[in-house]
Amino acid sequence: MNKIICIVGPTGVGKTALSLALAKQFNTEIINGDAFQVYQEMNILNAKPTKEERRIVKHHLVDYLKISDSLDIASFKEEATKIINSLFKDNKIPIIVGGSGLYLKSLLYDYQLNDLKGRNKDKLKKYDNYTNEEIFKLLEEVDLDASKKLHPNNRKRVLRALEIFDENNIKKSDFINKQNHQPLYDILFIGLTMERELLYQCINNRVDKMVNNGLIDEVTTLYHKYNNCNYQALQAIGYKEFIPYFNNEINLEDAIDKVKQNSRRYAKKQYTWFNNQMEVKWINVDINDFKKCINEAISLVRGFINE
RNA sequence: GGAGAGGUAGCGAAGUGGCUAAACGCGACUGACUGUAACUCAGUUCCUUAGGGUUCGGCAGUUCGAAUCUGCCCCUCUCCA
Repeated sequence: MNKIICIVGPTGVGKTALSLALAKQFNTEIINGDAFQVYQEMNILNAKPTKEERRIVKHHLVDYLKISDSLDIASFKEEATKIINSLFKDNKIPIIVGGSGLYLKSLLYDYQLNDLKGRNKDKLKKYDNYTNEEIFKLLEEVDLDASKKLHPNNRKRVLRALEIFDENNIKKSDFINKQNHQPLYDILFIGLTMERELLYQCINNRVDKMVNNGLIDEVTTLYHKYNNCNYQALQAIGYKEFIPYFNNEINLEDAIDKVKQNSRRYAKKQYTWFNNQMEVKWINVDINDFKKCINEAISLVRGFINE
């Protein structure tokens, strides 16, 4: 099986720095696995690797969508898979870096998204007048197994399960059951971590740094341009918290605090994902000696390559 | 110095004799996750060896029973001097 390196971890631990070091060390390229670094016009708020960094190491799937575009998991998987295969041809080990758990898992496991039709919001409008409980009952009727895995309040997921049945004539539960739930490649998952308290400090500091590097300007430009739009990209942490500030509902300081808080929460949710959804080899980051972590990762990768 | 308001769990805030280890909100923690995922949703949140134990500023009282009533003390805020 072809080998792949996947670097995961919460926001702000240093995934980008590690991926650059590994890509240089093993002469390979990086595929972005982050749902927000794909967008143009956002650079600071999503902590995208710099142009310089991207010049030194080839990065794929960064900066390739417009704000108005919406990224979806199936097309991400399709694009990234093409790149993975072309790197294999060049005898390179792809390095996938990112914090978006579902995107990574769908890419690297046998999620057979192509078998399904894409989402169609308009067709779901017929359920607008139904309560959560009513929708849930409908799902119980067509796909009891799927309903058992969902909470009635989780309207979004209940609707999607219903949509799968409506549009594809297959139950979500059957669709999932026919998959193997195994990785498609020989993957080394390297996770970066540090003590929670410390990570939160790093996250807070990073937000302050973003502000010093022009976050407010970036966000202001976006706001003036896309204020009334409902794009997926505008859900980004680091943007959405400023909307009440632009609307004069909160002051700047509170908006920045909110960005910090949401970033911390995001980090926590990422841990839940990476701790429970994939087999991650964790490396503890020493913020005073990041090289140590790089070396540890390098020796992990060496062992992995020679297996 | 005088007048008033108030001190409840990490924070905000209900509760004004038993149904109260104490609503609700926030925060925090844990978990789920197959086409919006930086989304959406759920659970836990005084301590506990799970038998109980200790709480509503402090102390003392009233009562079968007190966060709730009484007395004194401490602290905070507003207004007047």
